[in-house]
Amino acid sequence: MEYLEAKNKFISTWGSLGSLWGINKAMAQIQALLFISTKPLSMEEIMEDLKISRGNTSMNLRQLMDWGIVTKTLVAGERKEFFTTEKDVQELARIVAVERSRREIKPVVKVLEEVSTIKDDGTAKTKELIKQTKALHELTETMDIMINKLVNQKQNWITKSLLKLFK
Amino acid sequence: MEYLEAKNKFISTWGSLGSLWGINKAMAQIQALLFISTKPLSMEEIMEDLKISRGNTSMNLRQLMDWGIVTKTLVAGERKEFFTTEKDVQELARIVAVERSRREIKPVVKVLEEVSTIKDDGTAKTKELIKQTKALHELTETMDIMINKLVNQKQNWITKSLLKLFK
DNA sequence: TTAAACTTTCAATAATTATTGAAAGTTTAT
DNA sequence: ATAAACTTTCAATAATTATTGAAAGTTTAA
Repeated sequence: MEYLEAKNKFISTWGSLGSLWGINKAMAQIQALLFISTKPLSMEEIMEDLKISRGNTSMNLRQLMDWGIVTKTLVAGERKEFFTTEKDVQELARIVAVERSRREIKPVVKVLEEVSTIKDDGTAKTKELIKQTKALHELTETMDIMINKLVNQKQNWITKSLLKLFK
Repeated sequence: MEYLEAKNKFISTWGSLGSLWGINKAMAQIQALLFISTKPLSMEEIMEDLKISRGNTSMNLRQLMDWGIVTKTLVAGERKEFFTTEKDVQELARIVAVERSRREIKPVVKVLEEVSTIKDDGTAKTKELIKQTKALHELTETMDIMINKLVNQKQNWITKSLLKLFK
């Protein structure tokens, strides 16, 4: 496999995997491109490489910056803006995990909490609703705590966690 | 909050959370409905309750069965089919984790493996591609191993894992 | 074996989500 | 102050994904 084939394969696979880490295709592809680039890239270069429009590139870069995955860098003597992504995979994974927890898990935990504390009117269906949402609330909260705990170990968190789990 | 409001809130929240566990809205809503039901439900009841078509219900029930989350149950003296979902949240989480690993993570690990083993032609960009995809390959594989390890503890896996991590 | 009761399939359509491109906005150099 | 270089915004459009509903298929009871 040649460089170009490998590069395209990587970008498209990573792009379609977007759903797994909760971002859209273009966002994931831009990040993938920056991830294997040897230097900061301009909007121009990104749009040309991925064959996407200027508007699309601009919007998705902005979202990547909102996630804290991509940053603007100044290149000496250049007017336009250049972009780089976090290059350390573990740090990348940390950021994604924390963001998803904040954006998606925490709001759900809140709703489950609300629903699971409605007044028990004594009917079987209310009892079941309370019981099941309570269980789900506990599970979701535990998982969220787990993720945040894992991820706050900073240095080498994945390896450390794996070791602990294997014991 | 009354039963009906709580029920609807639960179903719609769980539905929109579908993306987090990688299934579509109708699928998640059907599962949610079954999850808080005190008895097995027929297709008829599901379509009426969620206001979705027969075809949609049929297809999504099938998918839920493919995932191993929902099962057909026979109800004595009834001709039509009835459905139930796994009621234990921990078992539910296990099934979802294992399925996502199989369906999404493993194929990506394979591509990363392929890409990261291309021939090093000595150029900087090839070196960077190899280095970064190798790191991603390792990370993804480690996480996949972690998930499968966690999840195979069967009984009370979440609590057990949490304890280990806190030590 | 037939017909009623039920489920599945799938082409058509609707709903949602992503993308474009050009106009408006901003920054910088002179 | 102005114009060139660049970025952002957003209404229009395209692409994707979900949903419908009716026809075809299956099962069961008599």
